Amino acid sequence: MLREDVTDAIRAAVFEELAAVGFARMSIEGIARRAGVGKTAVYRRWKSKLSLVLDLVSAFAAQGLPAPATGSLYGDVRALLEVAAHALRHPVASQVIPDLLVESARNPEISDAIKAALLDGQRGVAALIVRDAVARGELLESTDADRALDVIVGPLYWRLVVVRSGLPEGYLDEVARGAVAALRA
Amino acid sequence: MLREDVTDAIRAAVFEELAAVGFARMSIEGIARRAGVGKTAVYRRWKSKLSLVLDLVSAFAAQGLPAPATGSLYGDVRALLEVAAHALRHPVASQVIPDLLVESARNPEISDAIKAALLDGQRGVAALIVRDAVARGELLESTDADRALDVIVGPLYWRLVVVRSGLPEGYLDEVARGAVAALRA
DNA sequence: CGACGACGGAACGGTTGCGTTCCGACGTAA
DNA sequence: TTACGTCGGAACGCAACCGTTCCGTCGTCG
Repeated sequence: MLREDVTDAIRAAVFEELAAVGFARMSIEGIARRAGVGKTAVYRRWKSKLSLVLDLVSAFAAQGLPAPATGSLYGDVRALLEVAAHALRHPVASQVIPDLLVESARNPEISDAIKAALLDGQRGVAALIVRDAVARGELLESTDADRALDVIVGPLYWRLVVVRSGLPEGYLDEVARGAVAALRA
Repeated sequence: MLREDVTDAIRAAVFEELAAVGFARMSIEGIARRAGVGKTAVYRRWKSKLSLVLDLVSAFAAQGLPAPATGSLYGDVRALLEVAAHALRHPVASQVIPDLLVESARNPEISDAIKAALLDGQRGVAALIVRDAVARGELLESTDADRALDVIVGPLYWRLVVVRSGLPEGYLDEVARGAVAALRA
């Protein structure tokens, strides 16, 4: 029987190593070292660096994403932004997510895992938000849910991950208001 | 005297290598191999992988960014989007830029170079667009240029680099219209 | 209590890249 | 023609990591 505390230590070490040096530079020796564990313990569980990361990302996907239903388009958008900002402000996540996204451009397996873990969930939430708003008469039926997601999450991602400047007071409110206006246009 | 054709071959090879394997995995041996050049020729010019990349990025920065002045906010936004989309659709650029952005989170020198080469230019353009629009009465004086840039470029970056789906017909028009509406809100 | 299996640790041979040092060939400028 | 400097190429010793194998130890089942 594999010891679960060792498994957990390895999983945690992978996250830390991923954040510290990135997928490309990450080594199994480094993971074992950080976890305070023998290399054998790692190889006994996973056959490669890739399967280790795929396993972690998939576990993340299983969590699912709560769909906001506040009763108004603005409320839903604002709630989605809140969740996204919360995730992207975690120092580990804000390092790991873009790193894996870049890697996924070169590795179809990572790409699939990321899509399933993050993007598909967000697409689904966006689709629900748009559907409800259309039912309420807040948006036209022709509104494209994917473009809605772009308009809602894009500015936040750009600021937090690309430009890497902070979130000023009231920024999420402004972006939410702007996104609603953009979708109505 | 260093031969210029050799220098150019190395520069080109760095770009290709950067796009193919990313900064983290890129090696000087690999660059020399790709350029069809001895390792010595590389070390005679640059002292490390980092200085090689910094040199290239800085050269890119020197180009500058044309500031649109179409006479309307929508026209300016649309023009800025056109330039950005053109850059991000180049397969090399769409691979290299996010890669260096991720790397810049770990390396202040890369971060500074990227800021100077890309972000500062875009911030300046956004500031000009906002200033003109305010003068025309299209926007309030209180409009924040940085947030404007987020709203304009964010959705495009999200779609082209993060989600990596294509640009549907008329997408740039819609985003431009949406961004203008968002800024007015 | 005895057998089993996972544990950390050390070592294996092999690969890759580092940064440096030589070499002989070539081209150019004095 | 001679002298110099760059060229590509090969080799250097060094370091890191690969994936595997073999230990002796320890905890847990049966």
